[in-house]
Amino acid sequence: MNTRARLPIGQLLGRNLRAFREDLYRRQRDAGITDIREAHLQVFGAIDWRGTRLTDLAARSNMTPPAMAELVDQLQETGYLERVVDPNDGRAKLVRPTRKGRRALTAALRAVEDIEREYASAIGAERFEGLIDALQALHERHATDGRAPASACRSRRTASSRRD
Amino acid sequence: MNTRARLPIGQLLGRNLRAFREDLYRRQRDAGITDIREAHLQVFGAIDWRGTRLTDLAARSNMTPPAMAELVDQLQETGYLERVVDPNDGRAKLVRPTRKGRRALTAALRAVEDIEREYASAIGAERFEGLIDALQALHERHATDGRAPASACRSRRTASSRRD
DNA sequence: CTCCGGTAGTTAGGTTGCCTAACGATTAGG
DNA sequence: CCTAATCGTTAGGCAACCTAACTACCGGAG
Repeated sequence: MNTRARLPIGQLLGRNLRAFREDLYRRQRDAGITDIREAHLQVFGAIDWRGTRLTDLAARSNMTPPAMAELVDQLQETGYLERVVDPNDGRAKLVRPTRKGRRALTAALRAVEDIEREYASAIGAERFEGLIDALQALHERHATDGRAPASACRSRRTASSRRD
Repeated sequence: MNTRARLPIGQLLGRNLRAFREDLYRRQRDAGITDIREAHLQVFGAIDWRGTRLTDLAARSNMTPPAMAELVDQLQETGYLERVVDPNDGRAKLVRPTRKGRRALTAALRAVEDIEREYASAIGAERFEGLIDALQALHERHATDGRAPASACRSRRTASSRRD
């Protein structure tokens, strides 16, 4: 029914991203986590189990420190995160999930896995594998591309260490 | 250099979408079109050469009529679009690109094609083909999926007629 | 030790990109 | 011709970011 003349890549990325985000958010709600908004999920996607500095969270999520601080503030008020001073650096604070936060975190990770599995079974594991692979290759091309950084206006961020 | 432990699909979609949008926007600026913002590009992506109704524009771009109206207002003020009464329906107006708008439109379409070609040559035509294919399949699954509409909260929109 | 440039985080204030609710104008159907 | 639905607009609001400017702390050079 739906051979609707190939959509351009921008539309495809956009629609699939929106669908993914809504799906993930819905799963969190179904899991009883109702006091967060969609934007908070990206904090969960960037934070390490044992704590992460605010600037790192911001860099990993492609946003500015103040923007990330606001999200963290809210998650702190609702009891998902806490801030502790970094023992190695008095300026820095480690943003760390609380017990409640760790529960939400594992729920989120599991939900993402579920979704990916669902996608794989929907379009075939092989095709899904290729999709991830191509997206990753494209992304790395952007990151390492010397020609035209594409995000010259957004240069600052170059995520340093991934989560462990 | 960059074997950084596979990113989850949400990150991949998000980063690639951002990169694409920035790239497209940059190309428009390079082509001398400097009086529009990124959000306006999606109007160009939804409009038909000979005019489209506001509600259709909104539906195709997944937004509400007032939101789309604002974008159209701005593009009208800057001379890219005009509103004419729909001859077939006195309530409706056709949003139609002006001469200036048609120039911008073709520039945008060309830019998208360029970007897609660049992507294809970056990761290989075959892989790129598979990427588009998988994204489209995934998207259609969401659209036609009876199980869990994923966007129940955003139901209204069901793009009727695609552009010609 | 002390000064000093750089980095971590926060505060204050602004902009963009949407949304909902309510309304007037127009059309279509019984 | 009256009513219900639809097209567009107005008014008002809010989330999710941003930039600029500040304080607090680090780490190295003199």
